[in-house]
Amino acid sequence: MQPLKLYNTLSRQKEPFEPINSPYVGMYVCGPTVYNYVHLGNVRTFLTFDTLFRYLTHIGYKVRYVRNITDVGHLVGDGDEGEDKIGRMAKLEKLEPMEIVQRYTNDFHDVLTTFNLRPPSIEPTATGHMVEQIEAVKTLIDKGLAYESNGSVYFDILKYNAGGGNYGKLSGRILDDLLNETRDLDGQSEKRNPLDFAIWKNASPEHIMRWPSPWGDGFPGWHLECSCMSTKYLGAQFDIHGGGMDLKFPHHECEIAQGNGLTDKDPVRYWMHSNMLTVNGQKMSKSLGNSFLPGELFTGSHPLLEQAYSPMTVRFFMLQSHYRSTLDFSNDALKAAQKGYRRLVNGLRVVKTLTYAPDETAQSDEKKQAEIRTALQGFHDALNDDLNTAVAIANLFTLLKYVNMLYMNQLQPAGLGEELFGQLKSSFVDYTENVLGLLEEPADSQGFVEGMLTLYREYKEQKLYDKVDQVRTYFKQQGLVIKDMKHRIDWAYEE
RNA sequence: GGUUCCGUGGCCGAGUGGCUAGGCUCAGCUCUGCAAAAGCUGCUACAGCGGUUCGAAUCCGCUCGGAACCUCCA
Repeated sequence: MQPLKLYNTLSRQKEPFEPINSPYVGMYVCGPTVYNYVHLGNVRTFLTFDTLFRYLTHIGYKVRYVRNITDVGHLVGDGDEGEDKIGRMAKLEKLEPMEIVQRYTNDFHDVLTTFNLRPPSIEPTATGHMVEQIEAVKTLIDKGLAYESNGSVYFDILKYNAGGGNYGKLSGRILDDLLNETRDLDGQSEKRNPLDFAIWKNASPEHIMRWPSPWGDGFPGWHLECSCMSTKYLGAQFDIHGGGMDLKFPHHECEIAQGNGLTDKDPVRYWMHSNMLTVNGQKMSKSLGNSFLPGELFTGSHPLLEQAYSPMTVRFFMLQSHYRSTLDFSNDALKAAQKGYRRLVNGLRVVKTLTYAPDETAQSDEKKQAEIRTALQGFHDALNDDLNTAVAIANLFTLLKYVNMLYMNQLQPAGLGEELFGQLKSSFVDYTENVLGLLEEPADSQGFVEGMLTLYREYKEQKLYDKVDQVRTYFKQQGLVIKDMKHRIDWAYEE
């Protein structure tokens, strides 16, 4: 197996993946701010890292996957003067902030479960790490990298860079350019420099979410929580940090600065960013009003949707593109994905029923064996190449072809040999279900379906073709089709 | 304005110098009571213009078009 390569945003190239402490891997992904429902764009990012989590595990790494919940400190609007997002929703809905947090955390979990994402190893919250954050602020002040101003504390970018830091290295920004281009925002007077960012904010009297601190009542800055929680659970330096492309600047840039400030080490070895989900070429976002809620998708209730699409259809759709490319969301693309997914999952149903039958007379088919071996290896090669799920799926479809041929009696198991047959069977299931996380979405009334199928066989036996056609119509109404083959009769999901 | 990225066949979408994915659609064939399913066959593209090279979708330049970030956002 060739070594895994991952694209590192820091170096802007694919690098061989070498964990600090193999076989252990530490991975941190920025989770959601739980002030609203997650939309499909958010799901794409978490799906990307779910796939990475699954694949790393698949190839033998012991992964500690930390994904946080931001439940305080993320402000509304520009600069550092906006309201806290959670606090704002709490006021609007006349609820406790923690009720807001709980509601949208539940939604987040429900949605990810629906899409068959595995839960992280640790899911820490910002409010649960107040002590750590206050300690971090103290440390940064002690080291001269942060200063207090009116009960707030800011990270001093110029000091950081003067001391050898390189603010801007992740996003490719030049400090001087940033200084020149920064717009004038309210409340900048507290800062020595407009680029300085808050690590602790003074709470105004009407602010609900507040904690006592050496600088008065306040709350932590958004960027700080990730630095504190990632290093607490993964160490001062860890392997992988992931998130959406739109977090690269300033959020992740600030994390690097804080991490270096706190521990004198670059906190992260491999920075990975997943690209945006677009709608008609534009980023899906709440502010543009073009975002889909998963629920709207499953019911087809969004005005832009022509029909409902299932969770696995969407998962398949997203995996068919590379995580670093933008992916455009359209009905045509979704419909095509639905058919592809159903064909794959029909193969999944079928492959489990295949059994090996020795046959001395069977010809060993070298060409087919070679193609199967190439595809089995190709699946891994693709994922090793910066998690190229699109090519991995292409290889899976090659395997699917052989699964179908075996099932249809167009190819005899003995033609492949027992070992390769077994490998094809087990790998097809493992790749589909465990690595790509694509599962069968069972029909509602599967027991009844089997009964109808028995009836179909009887009608067919008696050549009662009118009845036969009626049963077919019934199946079609259930979104199923009858596969009437020479050697057996079965059903499948309609594609 | 600055930084970065993208423009692939009817649609979606991989692919960083030669071996030219895959899915969907369409046409034909095999099989079938008729279908469906499955397999097979066919359609073969790289925004435009120049350049480098024996050879370019892939490297360089320009033009046109689109996007992301620079401000909260996965």
